[in-house]
Amino acid sequence: MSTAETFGEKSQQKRKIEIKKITNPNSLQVAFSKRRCGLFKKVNELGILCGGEFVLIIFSPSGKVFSFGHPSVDDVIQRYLSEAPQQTSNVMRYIEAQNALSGQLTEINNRLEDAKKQVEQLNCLLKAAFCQFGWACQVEEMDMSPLMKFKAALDKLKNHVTHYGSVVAATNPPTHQLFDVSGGLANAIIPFNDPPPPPPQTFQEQFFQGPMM
Amino acid sequence: MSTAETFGEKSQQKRKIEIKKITNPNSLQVAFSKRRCGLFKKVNELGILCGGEFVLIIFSPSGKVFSFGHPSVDDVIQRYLSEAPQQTSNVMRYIEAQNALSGQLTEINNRLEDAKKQVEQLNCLLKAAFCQFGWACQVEEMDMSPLMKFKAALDKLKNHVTHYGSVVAATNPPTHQLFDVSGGLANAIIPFNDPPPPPPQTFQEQFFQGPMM
DNA sequence: CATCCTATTATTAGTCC
DNA sequence: CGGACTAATAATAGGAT
Repeated sequence: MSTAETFGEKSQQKRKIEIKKITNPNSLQVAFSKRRCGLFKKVNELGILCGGEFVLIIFSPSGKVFSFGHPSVDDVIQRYLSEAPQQTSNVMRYIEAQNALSGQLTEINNRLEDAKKQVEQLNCLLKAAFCQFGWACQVEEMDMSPLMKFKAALDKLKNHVTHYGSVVAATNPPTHQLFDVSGGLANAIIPFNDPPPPPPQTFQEQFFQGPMM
Repeated sequence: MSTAETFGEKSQQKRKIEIKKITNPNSLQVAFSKRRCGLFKKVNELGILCGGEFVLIIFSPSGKVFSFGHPSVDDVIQRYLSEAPQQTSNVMRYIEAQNALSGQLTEINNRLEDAKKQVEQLNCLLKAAFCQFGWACQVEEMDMSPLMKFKAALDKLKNHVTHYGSVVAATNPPTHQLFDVSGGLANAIIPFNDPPPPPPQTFQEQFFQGPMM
């Protein structure tokens, strides 16, 4: 009786609704809230009753996110992604792209180690050259860069060598080289793909601009 | 009437069930199947009625996966992962770790470039040293490695220098060096964090085991 | 937004096929 | 596993707070 009084006869025809987009914003919000709660309740019941893993993620029309999963949202997502390798999903492609970086990193690290070893060997050679021939020449400016120091030392030594250059030249013709120093050494030691561009004719000018012997 | 005949009076007391793990395997399977269908139906209705994005993933007790999402399972997963940066989820930590690799790759690539430049400079120095002094000594084996070739050349040259070593020594005492060649050059040119371990006392033995002048 | 209330509809436990 | 059937139960539309 109270029911009849409360509702009257005007809008009690049917309470069944069509499954189509709700246009009224207020009704939509109410329906979303109610159905969302019911959905989470039911998925939770399913998890308790049957013990399977599950995850439910819902974005509200306004952009808010509601998520629920057992044992956890991320655990189930990870399991889903790991067990769906056949589909080239965006997520999998993204993760695979990142994995490719790991391989690149390993490879390039190895190349860095190689390069460091080459630098070390070359430095040892330079040290050997210095110490073998006592190129402890007097260089005026002590705050020069190592390269400039080396150039100055070579310039100094050049003057000394000039004194007995004829003796060396008599034994070893300077214009003749049994092995290719300019190109062979660098290319053999350095395994890089892009060949460095050192013009064999210009490097002497670059480092030794002074008068040559 | 037909109802009473069909069911009798034995098991129709209550059809309400407790929400707890179903032990009977058959009942569990039936319940899982029914409730799973109802769940997918309801989540689909919610999507149609309210237009939000959603994803539902369920693993059956036997391990089979059922998933449904709009616009797609992966789209919603990606949106969820991208909009959940605050929680240190396993997935996010995994992806972030992969992203860190990208930065490492860039940095280590720069260091590789640096190392390549250093190698190039050092090779130029060696070339300069060779050409400046005409170290085109006669080396017997032509298929030696560049390093061994260099060592052999130095050995050869050492013999020549022995002839006029006193002249050089008179001008420049071999035991005195105005600038530090062994350490200064290498450290100044090579900006690596981990200093290479070249024992300054042993490199001569390594490259020049023969009798010294 | 969530909740309460109530009539109505939808879901589903139990059972069998 | 899935469907059919049925009765009991749960969910919810609509309105109001």
